[in-house]
Amino acid sequence: MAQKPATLKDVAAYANVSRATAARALNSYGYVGDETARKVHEAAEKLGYRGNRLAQALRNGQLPIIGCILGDIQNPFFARIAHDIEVLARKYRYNLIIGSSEEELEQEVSLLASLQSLSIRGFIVAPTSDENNFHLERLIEENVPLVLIDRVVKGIECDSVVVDNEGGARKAIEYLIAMGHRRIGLLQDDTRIFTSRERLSGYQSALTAGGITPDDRMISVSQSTVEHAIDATIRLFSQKTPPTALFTVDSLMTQGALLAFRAMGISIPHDVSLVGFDDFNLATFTDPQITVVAQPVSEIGLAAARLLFEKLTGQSSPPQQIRFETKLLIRGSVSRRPEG
Amino acid sequence: MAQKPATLKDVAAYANVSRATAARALNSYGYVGDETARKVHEAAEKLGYRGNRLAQALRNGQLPIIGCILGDIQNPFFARIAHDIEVLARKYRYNLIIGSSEEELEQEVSLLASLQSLSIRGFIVAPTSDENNFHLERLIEENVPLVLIDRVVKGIECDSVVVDNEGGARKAIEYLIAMGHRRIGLLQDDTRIFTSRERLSGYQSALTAGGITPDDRMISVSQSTVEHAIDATIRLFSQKTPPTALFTVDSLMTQGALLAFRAMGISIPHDVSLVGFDDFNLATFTDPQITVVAQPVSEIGLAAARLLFEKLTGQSSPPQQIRFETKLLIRGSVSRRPEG
DNA sequence: AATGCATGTGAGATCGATCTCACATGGTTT
DNA sequence: AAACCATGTGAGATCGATCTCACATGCATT
Repeated sequence: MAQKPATLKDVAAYANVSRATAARALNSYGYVGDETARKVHEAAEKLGYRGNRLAQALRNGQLPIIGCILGDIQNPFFARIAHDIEVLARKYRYNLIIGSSEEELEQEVSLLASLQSLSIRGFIVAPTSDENNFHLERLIEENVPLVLIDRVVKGIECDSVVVDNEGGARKAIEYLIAMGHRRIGLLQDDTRIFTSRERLSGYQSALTAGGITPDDRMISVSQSTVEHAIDATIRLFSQKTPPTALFTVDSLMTQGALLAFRAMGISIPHDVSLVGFDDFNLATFTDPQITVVAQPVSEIGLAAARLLFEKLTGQSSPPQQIRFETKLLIRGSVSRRPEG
Repeated sequence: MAQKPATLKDVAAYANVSRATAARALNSYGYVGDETARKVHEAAEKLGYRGNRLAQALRNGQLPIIGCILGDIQNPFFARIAHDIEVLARKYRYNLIIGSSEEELEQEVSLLASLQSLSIRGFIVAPTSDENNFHLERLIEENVPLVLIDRVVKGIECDSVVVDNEGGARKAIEYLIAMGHRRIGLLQDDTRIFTSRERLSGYQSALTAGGITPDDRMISVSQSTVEHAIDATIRLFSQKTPPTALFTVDSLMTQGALLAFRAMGISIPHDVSLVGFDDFNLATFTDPQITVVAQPVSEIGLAAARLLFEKLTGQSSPPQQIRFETKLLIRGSVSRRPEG
């Protein structure tokens, strides 16, 4: 039958000392006699005592768990980050709670509230929205360690880890322009999302710098799923004068575009050139392989977790904003456009 | 400054009642006067009261969190499952803690212990090892709801959700035999792992049934990562008389094999035929598309979560073993082998 | 002899929510 | 009038770990 796990009281009783003394012996603080300490440890061993982390947390006001609110764990980008955070957390004897906001502000807020009522102090969040971030503001006010990841939010002063989205997008577009393209399409998701906005802005500034006037007909918007991206790509390439090149803002949309092109009988890079943001393992399996703007994924989660644990272990440095560079990985999905 | 969140005591004081009455009003049990109840709710509202879930859990002995111990969240198979569980958990106002065992028994054990000391009751585990599962036995003895996923373990009587690995493997091999192949390679991971063992057994029984004697030189073992699978594939195909077809036991190994073949200049399906276990989005992006044994991934996590919540909500039905069928998706990576 | 101090130990309070129990009311039944 | 009950409320215990405080010792100072 289910015998309850041993409590400190049990250990104390077994060792014939008070709870206070048992606690002192096990946590080694204050004065404890050698012999007493031995007895207590023996008793703890014998009874298989493991402290109740819940009671400890209630007492000292925080639970050694990291709350991690991401867009979606199924996105390999976030899965990788979650994995890296978990590995580091384990070193600090923290656990990891993962929640998906599914890009809904409301869900992000309620998830956060629910975690806060668990006395969790320490969050890594990929914020959905750029506005109405009262929940994040409150965290800051209450001095709860918070690291924003992948996206920053105006008005929130805290640690963050993002990549140079604008620069990455600019590199991609400059490359396409250099290869002779002028009608360059953009497949992006909701501009509510920070990364999408920044990548759009890089796209526009590179076009302008290249003497090309941005044209709304070259831009298609969809949710960030493969299915929605297929539709958006088809819409974009069903125009009378479709783009000769396409830039997609994340890997799911890149996959959608690939499928759409296949369905439409459009061949890469012969009929159209393609550059995607975010490298993904599929990109090197296709023929031709896909040229992408790569983010240092392995460093993002690690950096975020490091920042968080700095704060959690009491170092109160001013907020750090880490921004990683991106890299254009030229593979085979872009062809030179004959002039004219 | 960090003003502490309001406690029940604060609410009670604000409403001029005792803690007990406030609790009764907020949780609506026992007798409470209408007017009193109104006052309490008003006070709770005004102070932004949210129960401390930690204290609640300490009191009633369980925390509304599901512990989920998987091999690795980065494996899309597990990522999908984790996502599905989280969605269902949210409905029940549970959170989800994810831990990776990284296929180490020791890590699985310590993770579980750490979660148990959080008074978590309710686990979904993909057990690493077939033996020494004392930690799981203890859960059962203590009546802690437990659902095994992807793998079952002998001697542990509890709910489980797995797929028909042996049958799936058999289908794949039978298909290859029907296409005229006789030297059929197997790329598998550690036989400590349940799925690997079952798939091996399906491979062997199909061969035998087809009049082919299993040959150890046709089998290569590696860890389940793309990198290790590349090496293992190269080893397998560097023999004097290499296989004419290959069966890989999971999607990461299928990817490794693809990369190895490319590096070795081996073309699919001309030089070698390939069937993988577990469908993955990349499989339809390659040329040719990869023939796979597909598992109903979307149902696995859901079924597991459902079983778990049945137990958590007090229904004490006998342990259910759910086993899903697999499906051979014939695409283009297998060619008919000329007789002789 | 009186004081100081280092060393050990236990009783009880605390964290926040909840539950049991006892104690009030006022009204209804015998 | 006595007994009973439905209704409403508060005091205090409980969950388990930890911390403060008070109280012992015994030894070393003045």
